[in-house]
Amino acid sequence: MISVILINMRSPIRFEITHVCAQSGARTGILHTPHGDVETPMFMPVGTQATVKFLSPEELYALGAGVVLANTYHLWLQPGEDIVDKAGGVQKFMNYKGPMLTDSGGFQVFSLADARKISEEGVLFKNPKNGDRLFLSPEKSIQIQNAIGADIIMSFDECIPYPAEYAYAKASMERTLRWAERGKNAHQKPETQALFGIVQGGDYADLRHYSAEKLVEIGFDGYAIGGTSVGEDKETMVRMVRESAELLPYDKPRYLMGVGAVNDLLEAVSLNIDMCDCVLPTRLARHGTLMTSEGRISIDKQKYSEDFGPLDPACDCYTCRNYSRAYLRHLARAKEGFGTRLLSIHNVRFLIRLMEDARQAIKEDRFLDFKNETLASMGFDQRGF
RNA sequence: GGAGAGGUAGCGAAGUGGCUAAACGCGGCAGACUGUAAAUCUGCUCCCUCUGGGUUCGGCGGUUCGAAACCGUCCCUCUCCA
Repeated sequence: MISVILINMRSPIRFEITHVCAQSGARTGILHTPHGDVETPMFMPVGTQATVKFLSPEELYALGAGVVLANTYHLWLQPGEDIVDKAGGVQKFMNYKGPMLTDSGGFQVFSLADARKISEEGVLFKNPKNGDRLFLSPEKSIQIQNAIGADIIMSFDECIPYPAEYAYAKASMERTLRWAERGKNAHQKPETQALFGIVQGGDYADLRHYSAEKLVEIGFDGYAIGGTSVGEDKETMVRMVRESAELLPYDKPRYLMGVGAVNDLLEAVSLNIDMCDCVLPTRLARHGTLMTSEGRISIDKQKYSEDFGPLDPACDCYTCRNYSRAYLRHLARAKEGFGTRLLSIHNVRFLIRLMEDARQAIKEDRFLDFKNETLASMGFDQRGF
């Protein structure tokens, strides 16, 4: 009987802290998952529709990608979670051999706010493409995620906008807690899929604290911080993250959802965040903006028309090693898909390498120096703004 | 030589008496983008001393209170016939 309980309680993932930076307190770790081990802190590219736009799995491996995201809401609508299940799970379906994580659909409660209605039971969405009415509950979200089969799945939450009234932020956060518990109770594969809870509470410290404490009481394999990067200023975001994180168990992985700007990532690492995901590198790439060691550049500018040097001389990616700014500018202006691919490769690699460098700096007990130097070289001020 | 169609801002193309400094698209310029309704979106794109002023719709000349729009004439382009 006891052994059964122990087996049932064993998490499919294991988080091992490998070093704590003497200078900053930031930490490195290894996240052991059913699809391999990944080092933290890490950046996770987003592949909403079971593909990181324009990148093949082989390219993702070459970039050093670890965990890749997919999305519950989008795969539920198309092609349907049953098809992903029949394919043998999302990894087999999209031929990605590394670990994966699915977001619960909670972000769509925010991003599709014009076409949805929230109730205690769940969220009624109106499919923006065809008007279909779709009801997503915490149980349904977990059921879909069980079918999709990622290594890490997320509680169904409400990502609220900023600013939000205290009363609304409180009511929403409390409902998200109830949803988290309902989702956990509905989880059918706790031995193979880790479940993370999500801290909410707007920018109110007491709500963030309460949310974190209650989630820990319910008990999850890891804890995420949601509701940031929704329009708030940098200082507020940093505060929200700190207040969310300070009451979380130190030995569990912490995932800051939706963060991918360089300064934000470095700030997150300072606050002992282990995982971050963001669409920013791939979206910026599609729009012709590149993250470089000297800040962002727009590759379509006239000034690059005869610039035959690499995009970022300091970068080790396939694009920077093989193609010139002039060629990338040409492809961008000609709207060639290959150009989008090359730019996506660079931006994703840039953030993955940023985190590799951050880990190295932590291991060498000089993360603070690394952070300040990196921010200065990219044109951010001392505080990272 | 004859018949017809047409010449509008960088390009394409609406407009055929006042609401037109002139729709719309492309191109160009600038900006945005953070758990992806996003290879997207927003603004600007004749000139200037710019919450106002000045010159525009092939050229010139008319009609009219008023013309890109109507009339005359010239130039140019395209199609068909000889």
